[in-house]
Amino acid sequence: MKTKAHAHSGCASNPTPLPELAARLRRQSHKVTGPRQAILDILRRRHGPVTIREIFEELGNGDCDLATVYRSMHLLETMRMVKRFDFGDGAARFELLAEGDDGHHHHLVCTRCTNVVEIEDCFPEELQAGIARRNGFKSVTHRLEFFGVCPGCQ
Amino acid sequence: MKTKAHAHSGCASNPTPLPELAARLRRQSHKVTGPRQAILDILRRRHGPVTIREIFEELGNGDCDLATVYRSMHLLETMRMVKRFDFGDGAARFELLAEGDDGHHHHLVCTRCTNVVEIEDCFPEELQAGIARRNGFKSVTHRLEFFGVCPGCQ
DNA sequence: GATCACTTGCAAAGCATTTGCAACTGGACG
DNA sequence: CGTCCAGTTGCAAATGCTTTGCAAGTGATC
Repeated sequence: MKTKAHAHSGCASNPTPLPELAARLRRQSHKVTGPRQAILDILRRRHGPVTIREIFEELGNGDCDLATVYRSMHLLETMRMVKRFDFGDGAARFELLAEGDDGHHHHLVCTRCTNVVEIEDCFPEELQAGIARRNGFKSVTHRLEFFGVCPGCQ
Repeated sequence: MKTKAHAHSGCASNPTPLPELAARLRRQSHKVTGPRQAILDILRRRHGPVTIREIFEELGNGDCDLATVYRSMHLLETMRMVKRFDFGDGAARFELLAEGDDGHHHHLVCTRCTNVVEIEDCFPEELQAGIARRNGFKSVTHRLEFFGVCPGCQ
């Protein structure tokens, strides 16, 4: 098993301590409730993008309501504690963000088994600046995901 | 007004003739029906990405059923007469494809007014090849869209 | 320990999209 | 040209993800 900081598909090596995450909530005057802690606990030990449904199922079926997971993710997103990704399959995915991290990065998704690898590369800055300038746009960003067939599925 | 072949946001200069599109349907033994012609007619004069809802509303409200538009777009997609795009707002968008064109290109979308500009640039091939190789993936493609604030909205 | 704004659970509602089914219709064939 | 049938359509109901209204519950503060 690798020991890199950014692990692939779901096994982070040194997750942010839960109390630290709770502190971030409190600092912005939001309550540290059971459901929120449970959700953060799932997110912190899973660096890969997670579905709301996956979170909900990983919570014991009585811990909290599906609606609460949706509301929590929305809160965490506006607090920038979590980043939303869209693989185009109709289900939002989320990743916990380190403090101050804007979480901008991309994924390589297997179209057969849905396995996900995090990618370091990004769309070249100069190219993007050119696109923005040529079209007179400001504050340009991009959404970029790669799709292919992973080694195991070939 | 520009006279380029690939016009921006919804005004193509020389659309493919409708009979030619009908012929493509017939050639793959699909029926050339009223709804399909009406839908193709809307698509052929609008090169920018169109929503199913937009197509449905542009059809006089009695021409055909919403479900038929969905079914038609699905058919056209599998026939590769149309390409699906996803701007992450929960509504699929479609563009008519020229014969033999795989339609791979990207857009710059205004986050204020939803105006769309087609982009010529693409993610660099060598970079993508490197990503595929390093992770052992085959048949890698990407989904890429740019977002920013257009000149009119700044 | 009382208080109150913030949270939660539950159920219903919203959207985009899909599907079952019976009625309908291109277009191939005679 | 009329028949015929697989392919199409309209309609309504269902699906899947996500949001919301509302009354009951609960952290955090004093």
